[in-house]
Amino acid sequence: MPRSAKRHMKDQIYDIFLGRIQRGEISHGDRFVDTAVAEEFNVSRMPVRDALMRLSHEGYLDSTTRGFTLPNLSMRQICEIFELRRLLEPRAAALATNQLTDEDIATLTRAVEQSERTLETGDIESLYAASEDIRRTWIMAVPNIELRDTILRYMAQIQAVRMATLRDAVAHETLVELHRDMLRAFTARDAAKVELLLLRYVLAGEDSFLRLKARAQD
Amino acid sequence: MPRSAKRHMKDQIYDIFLGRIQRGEISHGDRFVDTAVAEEFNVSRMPVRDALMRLSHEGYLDSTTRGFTLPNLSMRQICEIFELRRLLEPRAAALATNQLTDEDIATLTRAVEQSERTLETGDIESLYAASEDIRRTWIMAVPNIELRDTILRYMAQIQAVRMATLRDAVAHETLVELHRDMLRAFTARDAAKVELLLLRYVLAGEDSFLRLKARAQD
DNA sequence: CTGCCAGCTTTCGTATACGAATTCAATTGA
DNA sequence: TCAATTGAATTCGTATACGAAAGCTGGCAG
Repeated sequence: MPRSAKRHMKDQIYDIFLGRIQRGEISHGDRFVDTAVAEEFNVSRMPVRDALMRLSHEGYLDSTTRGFTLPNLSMRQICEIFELRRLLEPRAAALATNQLTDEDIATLTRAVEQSERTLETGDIESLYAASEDIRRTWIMAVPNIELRDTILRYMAQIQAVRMATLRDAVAHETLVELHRDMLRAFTARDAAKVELLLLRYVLAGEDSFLRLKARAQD
Repeated sequence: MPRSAKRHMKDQIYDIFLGRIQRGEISHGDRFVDTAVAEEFNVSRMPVRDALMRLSHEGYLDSTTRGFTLPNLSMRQICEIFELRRLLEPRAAALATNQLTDEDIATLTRAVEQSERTLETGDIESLYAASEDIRRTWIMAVPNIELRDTILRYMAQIQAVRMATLRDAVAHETLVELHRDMLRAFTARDAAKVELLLLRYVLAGEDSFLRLKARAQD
């Protein structure tokens, strides 16, 4: 029997898995099979199936003939998503600029401080966490919900790529610098500057990715 | 028993309904209930349910407590989607410019001629059809698949809005003029001009929509 | 005549079952 | 030793069933 549940089981399971995916708690070897997950949750296959199929239709998972796994993005798809990011994120962040609350600014400030500290510690995990905090904060302030959802849809998919690009030492300093500048622009409510910085930010990520890719080919 | 089917029933049903929605064959009063549709296809509820739920998660349908219907877009959502269109479509069309085949150009030429003829006949249905042909042709030539899918995702949703805005007599001449210019720019492979024209095109649609809305409030 | 409550109907979510397709593995043959 | 084939196990898609929740309807009370 399902545990006490106000909302439907399938939605709960969907949320749980989406959260795990977005927080990067799932690695590329993992495989999800409805029957196994169902047993874990003490429900039948059906709600699990609904949740996993929905996630795979949304691109968060890949439906293979042997369970669901994280999707393996092709080089082409990654480049295409970078193009989408260049088109959407600068404008989205600019729109978010005037919506940020004082609390949001405080969150950003803390995250940027955390980001700066990694220059000395070299703690990439911490840099990633800070980077995600910054991103999450401004994205959630984007007033255009359709735009926000569109961005969120592809972000989960390329999250592994972002994690990898943060290991690009060449860009570390540039990245922290950009974080600092973004905070300044957000705080000054300078939407035009935010827009430009976001474009730089995406481009920096793209550069790192291409650099990594080139190095991997050696 | 299901009829002979190579692909899965749920996918076939999904495709059938998606096509109907995209072609505007479904009106706002219609209500779909899995059991009824299942009977129509001679299958059980499950594949129908899968298809309808998928469509509703993708925004093509609204899942009410009493069946699935076309979603009623709020004013806010429509405006938000116009903003997305301004961001994506100019660039997408520019990317498509160099991908158009001679056959595509021929299709565009025919569609634009059809569009021009409506200036005299006043046949709005025909204008809509021509407009859809033009749009479908260049969208299908967009080489960035992620970008293309993102555009297709919201187009089905605001299709009713587009149909309505075409009835805006003020814009009729402007629209045909834009069609003509777009054809010229596509044929000349002038991506920069295409980009600008698409922005104008989206803005013209937005103007028409706002004008209609203002008139409706009287 | 009108508003409210109870039972009925519809619809959905979930459980369970079964056949088909696919993968894995083991045995067999070269 | 290695490849091929066949049988077993896994997993998916679909069918059917049942309980619960959300409208609808009709009767009853004011």
